[in-house]
Amino acid sequence: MKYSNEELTTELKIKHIRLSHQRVRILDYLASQLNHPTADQIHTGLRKEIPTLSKTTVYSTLNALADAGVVRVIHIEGNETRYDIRAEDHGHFKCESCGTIYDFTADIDSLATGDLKNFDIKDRNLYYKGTCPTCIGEKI
Amino acid sequence: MKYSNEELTTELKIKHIRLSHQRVRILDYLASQLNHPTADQIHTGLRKEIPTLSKTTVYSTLNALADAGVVRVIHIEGNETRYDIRAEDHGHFKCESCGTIYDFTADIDSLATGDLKNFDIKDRNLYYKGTCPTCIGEKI
DNA sequence: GTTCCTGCAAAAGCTTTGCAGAAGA
DNA sequence: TCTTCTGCAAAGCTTTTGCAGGAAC
Repeated sequence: MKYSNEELTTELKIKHIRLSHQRVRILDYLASQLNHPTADQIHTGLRKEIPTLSKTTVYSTLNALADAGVVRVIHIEGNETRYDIRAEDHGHFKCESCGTIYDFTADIDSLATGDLKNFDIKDRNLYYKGTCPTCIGEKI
Repeated sequence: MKYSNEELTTELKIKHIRLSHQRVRILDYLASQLNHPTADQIHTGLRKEIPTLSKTTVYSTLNALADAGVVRVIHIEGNETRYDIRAEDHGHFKCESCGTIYDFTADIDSLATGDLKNFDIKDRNLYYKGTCPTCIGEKI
């Protein structure tokens, strides 16, 4: 969600989260890839530079960072948890043909939701599924 | 999603899905409960009347019905898959305190999503999380 | 010196698969 | 009769937990 160093360090101090070598790398990976990786993809991707990195650490890091609001958890598909570090409000579109996940801007806050008048909304997620232009083109 | 008998039987015939005794009961359960049960909850709930019902059947039925577009799959939380049979477009709010899932009306179609101009959107899901009024009241 | 983190191994939980017998069309 | 469905057992996956050693502050 946010990755400015100031906000980040402040938020982490409050939650008593230490920025170990592994955690910095996981954050860097998320910030550089922007393709909503799964825990497994992060693990595989980072093993090249950190051969000893364990999946346990990847999971515990992602859970801690999600808890602190530093990363966003994506559950667009039930059998896979993905992670995102983008700040702005946006939706996620998953192409059912190629599996790619696209970000799209959407003003979710402007949605009329009168039913939720007295609800305290902390997190909003918008998930679309279908076929992306590339895959539509290949079908013709 | 839809549960008018005409549409239902038509849709099922196209997909070669047979309406066995077990499947009718699962559909009835979804239509009567409307509380977005998990596969496990459906299984437990129906075992009273159908003691031999297996989880395999529940899963295969739900997959078949979701595939046919008869039920809607809800992935608001990663570790649980829930099912819904309501027709109208609506979002889901999960209270992080009591776990209850509330439906709310939301005109998702009206959302401006210029980024997805050439995308074929087949499914739209809106998930909110936070605290419901009941739990907010209890905290005070 | 505390507190938190890492990583191995094991466990837990949900969902799928293989298969033989049963049921539906 | 042919196709699909059921339910048992087993397997497959992702994620969590327990714990001892190590690192951070």
